Amino acid sequence: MTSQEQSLHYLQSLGYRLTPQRLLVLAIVAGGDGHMGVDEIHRQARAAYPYLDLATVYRTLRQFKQVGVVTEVDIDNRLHYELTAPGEKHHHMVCRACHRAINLSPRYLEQFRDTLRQEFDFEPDIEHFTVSGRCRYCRESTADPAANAGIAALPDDIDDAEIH
Amino acid sequence: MTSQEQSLHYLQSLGYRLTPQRLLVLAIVAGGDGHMGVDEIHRQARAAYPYLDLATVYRTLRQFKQVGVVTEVDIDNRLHYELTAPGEKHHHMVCRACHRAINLSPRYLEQFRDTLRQEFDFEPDIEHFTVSGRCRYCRESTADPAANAGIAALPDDIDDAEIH
DNA sequence: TATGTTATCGCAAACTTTTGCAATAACTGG
DNA sequence: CCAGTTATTGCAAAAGTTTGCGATAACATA
Repeated sequence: MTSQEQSLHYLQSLGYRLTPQRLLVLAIVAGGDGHMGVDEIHRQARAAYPYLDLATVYRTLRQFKQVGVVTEVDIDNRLHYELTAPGEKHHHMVCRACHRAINLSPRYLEQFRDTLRQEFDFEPDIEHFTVSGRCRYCRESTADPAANAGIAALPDDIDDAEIH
Repeated sequence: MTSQEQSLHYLQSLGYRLTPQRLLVLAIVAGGDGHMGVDEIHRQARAAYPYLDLATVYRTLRQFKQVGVVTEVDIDNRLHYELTAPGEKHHHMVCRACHRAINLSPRYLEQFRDTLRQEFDFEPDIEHFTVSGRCRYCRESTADPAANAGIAALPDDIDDAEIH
């Protein structure tokens, strides 16, 4: 039994129904390498099953995510999904310039999670986590003015002479 | 000179133009207590300036954020903004059940940022950071089945006997 | 296998956010 | 203070995502 079939039976055991649409979406996400955009999943799915609606794709993926079968990654304000690999779980660093997604081992977040639990009794959702920023390649190459933006750039005190 | 006026002159020094729309949006965000939804900002703004378009509000807030004047908080998939308080910068923990937003001191993320810089040469955007999860109140009260969802709930091995 | 229950689907419409474009208004230098 | 430059605006439309609803199909029970 493949791990996809396992996932499906697992879904079924949770009360979800096994529909051709779900089989299809899962197969496509499993077939792609790495994260896929919703539109791409929908396009591939429609090739096999033309009536499958985009709303169904969204709903299906949201459910898969809720159950942990897929992982959602926000890349440039668009939802992407990849199969959750139980053995090799990871987080993502997404570059805001080139939109590359770099994997990040969970151990980097464990201490952070423990602190939030202990100090605030807050249970963070960090089965998966996305942090945006600038990757090593874009840090070197671009001299983007937005790069150093953010509050850090705001001077604490503005000289009145400059104003007006 | 109020800190709002400072912000405005600062914007001007960066090449941004001082328009009544920007003054208005800034005044409203500064007037509200804590984070405000875009629609609420728009509604209040239109009371004073009926032609102000929603697109302008979005654009204005995005720019304010880029420059560090306001902080963006994603609450339940909707954008919210609050004035960036230079002295008391903070991150947010947003409860996925009640949507409460709890402030988090920056020191909790400093070590994480340093690690990402050193090990991956990745500069994370953590002037502001939002982590979702379940707050202390919702952890006690609700017995939400989705609460314990996520990959952690997926058994590593499913007994074949249960399947079928 | 037939029947009832209800999760799921497709469709259409809503909602949130972004973008293109021509007209306008804010700043600049004279 | 005036004219030129160009950032910004309002409007309309697109893009991405979610939601309501009646019809359908998946599962459970007998």
